[in-house]
Amino acid sequence: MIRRHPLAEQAAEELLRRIGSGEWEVGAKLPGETTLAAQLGVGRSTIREAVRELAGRRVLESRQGAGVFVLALEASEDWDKVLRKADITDVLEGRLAIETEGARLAAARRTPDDLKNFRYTLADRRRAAVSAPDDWYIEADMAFHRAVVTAAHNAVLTELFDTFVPRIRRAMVDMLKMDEEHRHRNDQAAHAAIAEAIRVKDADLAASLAREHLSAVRNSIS
Amino acid sequence: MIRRHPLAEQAAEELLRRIGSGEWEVGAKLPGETTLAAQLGVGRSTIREAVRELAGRRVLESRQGAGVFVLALEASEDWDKVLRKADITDVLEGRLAIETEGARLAAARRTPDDLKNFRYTLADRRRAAVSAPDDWYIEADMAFHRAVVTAAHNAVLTELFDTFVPRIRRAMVDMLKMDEEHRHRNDQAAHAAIAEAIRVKDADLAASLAREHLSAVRNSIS
DNA sequence: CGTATCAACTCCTCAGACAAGCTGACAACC
DNA sequence: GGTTGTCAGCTTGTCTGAGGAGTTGATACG
Repeated sequence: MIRRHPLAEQAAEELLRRIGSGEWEVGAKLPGETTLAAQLGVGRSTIREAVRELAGRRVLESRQGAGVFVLALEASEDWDKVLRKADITDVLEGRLAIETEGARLAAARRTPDDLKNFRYTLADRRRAAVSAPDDWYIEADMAFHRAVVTAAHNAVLTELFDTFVPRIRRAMVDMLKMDEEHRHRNDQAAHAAIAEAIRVKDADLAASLAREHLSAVRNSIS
Repeated sequence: MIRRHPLAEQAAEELLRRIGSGEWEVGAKLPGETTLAAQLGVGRSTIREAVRELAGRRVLESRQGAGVFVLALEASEDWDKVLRKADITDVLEGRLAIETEGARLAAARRTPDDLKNFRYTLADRRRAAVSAPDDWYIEADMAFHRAVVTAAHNAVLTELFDTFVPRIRRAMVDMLKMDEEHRHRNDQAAHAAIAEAIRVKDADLAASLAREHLSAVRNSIS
């Protein structure tokens, strides 16, 4: 089944191509709507919709009375898309980088609230590991790992983790299907050990435990 | 009433708000253009531009003859924006996470081409450290660090690093202005040590050297 | 030289018309 | 009964013409 793209989308792609090819610098002004419409052989409203689409992607900006200006030479990478296309091992190694550093910082910065959060999410995870459906268990597992990263009190690391979550979730679904002996469900102790290392503020131990656990997860997939 | 934003943008914001509030599920079909136009009290072409903008942000998708459908409940986080708003220390800690893990993996996976890349970028950096203007020096420094991450042969880590680059570049400009004694320019040895650790495949050493260097950079700012 | 005015240009919004595509209902057929 | 064909009524897609509103730079004036 072929899907023909609307003219407006084609026009947006064409503009993006021209911008990327260096026809206009960043900050440069594009020709007027009527001129562009004539150049591409489409109506004015079509050009307007193409510009709107690129404005939504932060490539163009239109200012009434002044013109349409270039904000960036290409669409900023859509991270959801990058993660969807990437090898799952690459994604898990990225997660490993975020989470080991998160565990290390958490050991230095965790608050009493963070520790309480560990207790709750660990208990949830223990219950879910026994007999809950896969998706419940995955949510409980992710909630604990997120608690670790949150305890680092670093907005960038937290955002990074949240960006990775959907992709990791899907990978875990596949992983659990192949994991007949429920090895993953049985490593509750490894999770508790990470939380304990953070509690006693042993940064190196917390980091290496996190690394160990996540390396095991990565190796179980590839 | 002062309208700072065009109607089409306001309409897009309103739709985004409604979607985020749960008025429509993912995959649900929005009311027709004419209905929406009447609801928001604007013309049909205005609604079309609003929809087009949200389509550019991967929130909506319109199919001719069928309708407009919800792809996601909110705009995917724009990472450039997140990094611009974030504390610079948070950003540098994110970079530290990426780069220490990158150095560790590089020690295991570096190819002869990677080593050649280290030699070139290190030599550039040494020359630039002596007397080049700040922006030249910064480019040379970033080129070496990027070479390290590239040697990890992990697409996700490389993309992450590239996302961070613009924000880090700006921070370095400020840092160098305050760095009267050119301490940063004088740590060529630290960079060479990282490259050497990767060359001899000492993963732990490479990681800890990278951590040490980047911690120093972070501390010099805060 | 500094300022005010203004004309030409730009994007913004609306309305109307028709084309193109999808969907579900219904009739015809096997 | 189950399948297929047809079609009316919906949807989005595109174009055009008109007028509104904001910006910019040239020009005239004090």
